[in-house]
Amino acid sequence: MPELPEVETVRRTLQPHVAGARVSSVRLARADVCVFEAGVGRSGRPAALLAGGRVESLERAGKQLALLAHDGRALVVHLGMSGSLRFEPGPGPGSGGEPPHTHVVWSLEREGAPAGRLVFRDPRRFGGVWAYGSAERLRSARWSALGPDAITIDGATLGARLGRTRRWIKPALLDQGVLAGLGNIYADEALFRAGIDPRRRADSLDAGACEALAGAIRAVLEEGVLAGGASLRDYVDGNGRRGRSQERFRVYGRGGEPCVVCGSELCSASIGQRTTVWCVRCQA
DNA sequence: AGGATAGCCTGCGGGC
DNA sequence: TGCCCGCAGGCTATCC
Repeated sequence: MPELPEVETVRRTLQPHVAGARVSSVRLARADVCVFEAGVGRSGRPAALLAGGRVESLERAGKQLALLAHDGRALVVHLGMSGSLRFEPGPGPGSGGEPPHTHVVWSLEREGAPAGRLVFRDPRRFGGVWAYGSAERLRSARWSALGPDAITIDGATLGARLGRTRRWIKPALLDQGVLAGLGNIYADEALFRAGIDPRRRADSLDAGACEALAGAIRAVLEEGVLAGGASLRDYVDGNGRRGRSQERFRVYGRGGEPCVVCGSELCSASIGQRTTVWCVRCQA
């Protein structure tokens, strides 16, 4: 569920707590949520998970969030479906211990004093943590497979990407190698705003349609970020707060309800194995 | 090699 | 009340 606006909101809310902090220790409660690049972790998994390092910055590419250490070490945290990455002040869990599905905990300090914890939880474990020896390795081995970031996509770039595939537009938009950051929710919202049928062939969009679609993608994502992300089920930001973007959805989750533009009943069907909601009249 | 498909995993809501 | 089933969905592996 966390798509680009949710991940960007997590990045922004974590930044002041985490950037500049030193990782005093790392607790890995569930090792199989972590993947270590070959050679990384030879000197211990905590070290690969930034133990002893200082967090320099948090970066985002599509739906992926990276913690970059001052010495070059790099981690990617992917929230998958149900993951959360939160900052929690204080030294540790209160009575009752750690909540379930707490997989990784980074203890932070500033100027030698404890400064809270960064906590990764993920009940369904579609997400995870990937460790790289350097930010360059992260980019070349992982982020190079991603398409351009969706929040800054322009019509010409989008058209070039879509022109290479004969798939339906909806599955193409969900392919992170085509465009990075859209998930099922914002893909439906963008197609609705652009007035494009989700079953239209990706390579059938002309320049005008690509321009309209790129603009719609940027608009829904920017509005999502402004609303602090969408809180469906588990999502919370880096401070544990819920977002409001879900209140703005025009088609997602509204199958059978009237179209907000023309009033006709919204259609819901599985397209590319994903539930898709659209207006057959507005998206011709 | 692009594209379709299965599988991963847990929580929750609906139906009986 | 309680159980079972289906669904949710990002991504990887696998097959065609």
